[in-house]
Amino acid sequence: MKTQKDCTFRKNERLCHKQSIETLFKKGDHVFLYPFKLMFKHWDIPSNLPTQVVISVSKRSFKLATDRNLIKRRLREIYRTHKDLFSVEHLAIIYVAKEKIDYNTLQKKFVQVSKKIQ
RNA sequence: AAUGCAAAUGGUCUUAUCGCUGUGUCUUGCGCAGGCAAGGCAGAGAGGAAAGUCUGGGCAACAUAGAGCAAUCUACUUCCUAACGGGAAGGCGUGCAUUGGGCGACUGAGGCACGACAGACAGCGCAACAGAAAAUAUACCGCUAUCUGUACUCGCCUCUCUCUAUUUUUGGAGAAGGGUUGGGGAGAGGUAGUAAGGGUGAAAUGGUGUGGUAAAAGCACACCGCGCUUUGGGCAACCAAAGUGGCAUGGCAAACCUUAGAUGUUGCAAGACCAAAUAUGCCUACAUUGCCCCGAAAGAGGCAUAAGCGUGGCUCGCGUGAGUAGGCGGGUAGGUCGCUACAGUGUGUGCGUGAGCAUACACGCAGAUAAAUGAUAAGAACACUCCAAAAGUGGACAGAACCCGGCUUAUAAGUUUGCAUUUUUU
RNA sequence: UGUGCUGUAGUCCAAUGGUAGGACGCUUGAAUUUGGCUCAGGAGAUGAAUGUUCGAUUCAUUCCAGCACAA
Repeated sequence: MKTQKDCTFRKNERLCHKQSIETLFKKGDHVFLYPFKLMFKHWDIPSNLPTQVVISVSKRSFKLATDRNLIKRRLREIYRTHKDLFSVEHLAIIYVAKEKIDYNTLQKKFVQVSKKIQ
């Protein structure tokens, strides 16, 4: 059962370090399931630190900043509620689709992707 | 009334749960401390354009005696403003439709819309094609007068031939040829007068009417338009009236240019501060095996390996192997400040035609940094499904990134105004 | 976020304000047994809108698209 503490999304759960992002994209593994593409990197040494996440929506697919913000906020909300499905060091969630998808279907797809990683 | 177009206005609200970012406050933990972390409570959290980056400033760093040139920008007038290429009011012009005056050229009135609206007798350029001619006022065609006078023609003179009348001289008629300083004269040429006409072009050297003339022409007159002068009105742009000039030198300056005015450069990735790891420089202290070279010394460089360390169960082997510690300096990753309290917002009053200005009271209203404003649920208002109810569906353009003033562009429903069309009634 | 630059046929480039041109490509025909080469034709464009001008690829303004630079 999820407690309130499990559904947070604080600063230390976001991947902000530039060099870590570069290594993630160069050396990390990836899984594809429409409309997502996930890049991830497993722990070198097991630790209790939280998983760090990047969420990305391409400017080529969505020209308007409003649309990009909306999708990123939905993805962040989904990750927040389902983050116990992942236990990796770094994770990048890239949104590949060219059109907006509503919240509930996104949620279903996201659960499917998370099973693929494990 | 409906529909369409254009402009202005407008830019939904409330509650709950979970979550995110700041602020204030309290508690706990860590730390000598500055503070850091976690949690509780309170309260806040995208726009009218946040957009385009077209402009004007603030702010910051650098530069800077003063002046000039160059470059770029602006351009009716007067105001507003911190400033502006923005805005207000006024002037003038253009277009549209309406309605008047005049034979006509043309012109009056109010309405709506638009205007980068200084200067083209300072200079220097440009105008394809067409057209006689494209900027100089003339050439060309044409028109008129006059002169020359060819072909031709009408006359006159002379000679020859034929016919005819007559005795002859001679007369008459006809034909052909020659002459002519007679008249007319197509076409042609010269001189003079003209610019009415030339219909092409985007643009053609004032226009309409009358007189006038050989033909014409502002040549003259009347009117219209235009220029100049004076007077009056207006802060000014400019306007009105009177007089006068016979028209006196078009267009393009979003061609160069002239005149007047303005502009130092770069932009918060500006700039200021703190500062790990690694490397290097300097200083201090301690340590420093051997050999070679340089040196007076301090010391500097090279070669070798002992101890030690790594690999490995151990030995050999291989790699490493002369410095260590502390401090200072610039400074990278990263962080902090700059950063949101002011040309601030709302309401009222006064002044001003207006843009605005003054003043009183109240309010505190985002501050992120791979970048917060989301998700779910319920309800209200609005719109649509011809009307009502129920039920269902729907929400335009669009996301702060140092901050303000403008401009431009995008924009659903509703509301207001204007225009057009259709229908109905009077 | 800021600062600059560029838009011409399918592609690469030209063009003093005066009929938008060239090369390659495409296409039609000729020639060839057929294809290529060759020869003769043809189609095809100024990013969009508004303005200045008699007349805009060119001048001006506003949009649209693309590119570059600045940690």
